[in-house]
Amino acid sequence: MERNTRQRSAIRDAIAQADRPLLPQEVLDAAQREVPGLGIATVYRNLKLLVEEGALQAVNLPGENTRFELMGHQHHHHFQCRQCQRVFDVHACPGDLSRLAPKGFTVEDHDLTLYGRCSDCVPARPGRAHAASAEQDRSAMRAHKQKHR
Amino acid sequence: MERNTRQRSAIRDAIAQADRPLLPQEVLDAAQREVPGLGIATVYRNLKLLVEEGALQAVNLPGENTRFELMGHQHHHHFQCRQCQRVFDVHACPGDLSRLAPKGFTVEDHDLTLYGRCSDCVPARPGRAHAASAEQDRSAMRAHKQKHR
DNA sequence: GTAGCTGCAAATTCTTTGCAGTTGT
DNA sequence: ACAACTGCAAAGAATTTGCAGCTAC
Repeated sequence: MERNTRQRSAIRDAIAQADRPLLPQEVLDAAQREVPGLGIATVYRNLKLLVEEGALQAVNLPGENTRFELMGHQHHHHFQCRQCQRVFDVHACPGDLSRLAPKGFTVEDHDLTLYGRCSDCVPARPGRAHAASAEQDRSAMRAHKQKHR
Repeated sequence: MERNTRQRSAIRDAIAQADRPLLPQEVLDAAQREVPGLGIATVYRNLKLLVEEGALQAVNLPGENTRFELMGHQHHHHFQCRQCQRVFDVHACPGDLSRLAPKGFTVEDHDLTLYGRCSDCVPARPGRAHAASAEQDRSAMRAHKQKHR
């Protein structure tokens, strides 16, 4: 039977209150505000558990680590901002794409990722970057991007 | 100045002779037939080098490790078979998708991945899987999938 | 001759797992 | 009580890097 621990609630809340898919490290940062001693292993264990029980959904973008969001919206896609690296939901879909596949191939599903600038990072001025949430997230991403350098 | 080593040629050839994007480990396996002592670090170093010089193209699919293919076809997409896990090029594109983005967002590009069955793994009979190349690749993928278990 | 390259081993990053102690029910 | 859970540290997998020796040019 599954228990209701402070840690699990904090993790679920962190994701529920975010308006976009979060990285495990971002979940940890957010959840630690409520449970300071929280460890990253517990975050990973709970993310896996919550996905299995259908509460969360894993979001995989090309070349990115897995993010997590609330299960809910069925089929949808994602948009990644090339400036702040954040990922947003896109509740639209191009529809049936089976016509694109090679002959003899059967298409069952598809993944689509759009790239560009989010509304906080307008393309006009590259040096802008003021919106609080965007700036906050950029630092998280900077830390994240240090991998393999 | 860049040199022309046996190792680099073997790596480039391995990718040139494949009909689909290869994982670094698959490149190593193929290139070692020509240069037995070849190490994985050399493969990674050359893949990065060849991408930078424009000879190769990195192929990132959601939740998959980076694969590599010859640069050539500009904008194209990919198809992954859910049975044999192999990835194939799709030389078609749904076209402009900016209409799908939220208001205030600017779309500059997109990535599309189709999922289903390739012509070697017909959906009719799940227990089939005979084609030699498919079987060969499946074992490579099995080894690959051992990660994090 | 020497700068670029290679193989090996060690380091890094992300994720998972073993274990001993803690806690929800 | 006791099984589920947690934090920590160690293990694993993919990728990168330091280094001493090799090799193309």
